[in-house]
Amino acid sequence: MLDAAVGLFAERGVAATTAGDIAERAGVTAAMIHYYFRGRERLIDAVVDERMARFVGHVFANPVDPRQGLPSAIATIVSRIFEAARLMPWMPQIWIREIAAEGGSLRERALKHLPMLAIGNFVSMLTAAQQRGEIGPDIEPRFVFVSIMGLTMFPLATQPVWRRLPGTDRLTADDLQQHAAALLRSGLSSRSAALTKGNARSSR
Amino acid sequence: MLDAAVGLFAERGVAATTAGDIAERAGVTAAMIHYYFRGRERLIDAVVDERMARFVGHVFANPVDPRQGLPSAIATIVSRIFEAARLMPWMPQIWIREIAAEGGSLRERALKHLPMLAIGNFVSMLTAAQQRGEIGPDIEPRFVFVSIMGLTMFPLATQPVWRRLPGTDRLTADDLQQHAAALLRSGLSSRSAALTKGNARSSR
Amino acid sequence: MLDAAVGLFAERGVAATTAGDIAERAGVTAAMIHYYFRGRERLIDAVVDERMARFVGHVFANPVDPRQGLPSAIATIVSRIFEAARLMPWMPQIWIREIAAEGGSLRERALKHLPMLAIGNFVSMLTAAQQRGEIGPDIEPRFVFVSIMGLTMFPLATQPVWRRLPGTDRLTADDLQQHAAALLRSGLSSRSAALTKGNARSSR
Amino acid sequence: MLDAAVGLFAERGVAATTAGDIAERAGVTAAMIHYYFRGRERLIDAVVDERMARFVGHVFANPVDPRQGLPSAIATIVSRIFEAARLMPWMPQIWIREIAAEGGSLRERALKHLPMLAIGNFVSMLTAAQQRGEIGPDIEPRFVFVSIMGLTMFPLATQPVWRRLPGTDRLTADDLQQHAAALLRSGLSSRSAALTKGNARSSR
DNA sequence: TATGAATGAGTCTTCATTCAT
DNA sequence: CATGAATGAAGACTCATTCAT
Repeated sequence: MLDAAVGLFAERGVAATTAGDIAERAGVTAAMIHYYFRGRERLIDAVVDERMARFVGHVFANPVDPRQGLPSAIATIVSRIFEAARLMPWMPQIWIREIAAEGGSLRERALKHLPMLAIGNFVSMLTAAQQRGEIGPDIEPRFVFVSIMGLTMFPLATQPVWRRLPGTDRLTADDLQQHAAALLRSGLSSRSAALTKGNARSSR
Repeated sequence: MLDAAVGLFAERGVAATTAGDIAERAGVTAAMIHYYFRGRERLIDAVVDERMARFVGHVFANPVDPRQGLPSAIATIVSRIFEAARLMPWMPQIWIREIAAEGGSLRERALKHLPMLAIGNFVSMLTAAQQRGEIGPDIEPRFVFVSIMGLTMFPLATQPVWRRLPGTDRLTADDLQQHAAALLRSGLSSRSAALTKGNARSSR
Repeated sequence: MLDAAVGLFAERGVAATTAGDIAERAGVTAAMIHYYFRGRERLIDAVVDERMARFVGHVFANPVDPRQGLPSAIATIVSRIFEAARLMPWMPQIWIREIAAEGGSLRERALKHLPMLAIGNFVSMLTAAQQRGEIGPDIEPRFVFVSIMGLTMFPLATQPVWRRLPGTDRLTADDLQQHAAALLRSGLSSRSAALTKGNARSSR
Repeated sequence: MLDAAVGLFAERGVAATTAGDIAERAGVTAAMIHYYFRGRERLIDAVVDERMARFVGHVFANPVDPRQGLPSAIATIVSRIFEAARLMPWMPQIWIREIAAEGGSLRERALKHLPMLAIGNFVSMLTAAQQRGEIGPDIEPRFVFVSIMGLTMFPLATQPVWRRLPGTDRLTADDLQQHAAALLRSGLSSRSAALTKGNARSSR
């Protein structure tokens, strides 16, 4: 039943999924849903706690080792996100609609599972790296995590949209991962920044 | 009435907004909505055609001049997106939920307004630049447009979320724009790629 | 719609009356009930405030004149109750089930309309009369009001039950009123008490 | 299980008590209820037959001896009612709601246990006494039984209501019994009637 | 042009009841 | 004996939509 729910939430969104829909897909009656979960809300809680928390757990499994160097650390995070999305393909869809989007039904519930501490440490790590000159000066460390999400979860969630662009048929999630990793790697690097800054800044 | 609708759609989403909600905010009766628009669906059509199309129009106003060079072209696109979002602040929220997310109520309606041609040209421009060695080899040109969205519209739409992270109070949309532009500029550049590739790739 | 509700509440009780029942009797749809009253609870509130309060108002209309003497005062109260019950025949039934009975749905709502002050004055009047020797010594003034209810509202509410006893076909509400008034008149009087006390007390 | 049912019926009423409620209080599962009683209705039947019938049995135990004189006979009945209510405190609550009130769920079931014959004899006894001039002429013999109920069971059932009146904290069931007995004794007596009739009758 | 009144269809939820174990 | 699992039926409530005025 949780699988049925998670699938439907990914396809249509939480608000558009009735208890009857879930029941039908799970092969039971709507009353069954209430028998088990004592109400729609509690079912949603269960989905968050027993399914979505796993995704977060997978990404933040072992804290990234600070000694491994920034590029490697970021590549690790990216790689874990794609790995988790391979195992739980419904997550990006649910995440973008129900957590990222304003008023998403799961935001409050899901953000409890977000390890604020780990993210805080990551920002500190970035700030330190920037002070050592390893990160370009126009990069804002506090935006890096959002940028990572925007280059990984976001494109994963919007596959059905960009797949409509011509020539995207053969592109895979691996291609996307490689692209995102490359863009972040050199995008954060200070060396390229110095070299490319001149001609671009003017058009802003 | 369209403004009321657009505001509510941004706050709660299309599905969670009843005709009565819109009527109330607009200061009319629910019957009026039907009198004018002949049904909820047609009202939504009107919102897409008369409000959201403007956003697209603003971003793709004049086709980017191919002669201006890639970094400048991208900076122009980024800058236009932020400009449009300043004028139509409801757009990122609606976009992420109703267009980007799977099953979004406005996807089909809104994608009609998307200038596939302009995007196609942009991809061609990138491919050419890559062949000239101006763009890193691990960058996938067909993902660049999605990446731009992920670094602009996406963070704009998720402001309420990342604002919860500590130390983000003073960050503005301008800071975000600068960050996104910088990340894209050096991220796409081929020079940095060469220099940073070695140590990061391994961890994938 | 309030009339339909009041009728059904008298016949079956509040809990056993669905919004659909009321709607049907009123000749509308169940949705109509919610359109007007915004929920079942609010409908019940309306019944209490706009129908049942009238009954209380009728009985306690003008405070009983303390100078008129106790027998007359009680006769007045009894007479008003029967009068009100003639105008609002549904009241005794609703009262006994929804106010008098423990857990009745209307108790809290209805007791707000009960003029505690007037009842308090009535008790004082009785206490004074008892000290003057006008009322029998075994009478408890604080129980007199309850006794009046038990001899008026209660038999009115239970008509369908005692009507089953043989020979009660021809008995009318007027007969009941006369009986109740007589029983209270001589029941409270001190003279009879003195004369009848001896032989009865023993069996207790 | 019957005790659990009887308790809940007194507190909330039959209609408001689900099979699950009874099961929970009895410490068993809802399925057990059906296993033992073969349905909710049969459980209610059992409650009436095995619990409530005892109350009636207690009150009408030995038929009142016709030779003992009317005042004594009535005092006996009153006393038995209070005694039964002391042993089975849930009865008045259930009785007022489910038997006395129109549409009460137990009326039909419970009235079968009512000894119509004994009540008939009691009425005959009263009629004879009235013809002998022992009972006031305005008393209606067929209403006396109802009056007794209205002065005993009714106040017992409505304790929680009249307890709200100021100064009723210390009043006990014994006080109530004494009050009811006194009111009935002198209320039915013909002597007081003669003496008090004059001044009260006018106000009717 | 505008709206109050009204409703059919659909959703969540509860509950008595059944049944395999 | 006893129960967890499952369900059909029914009730409260919401909402898009219609229509007479």
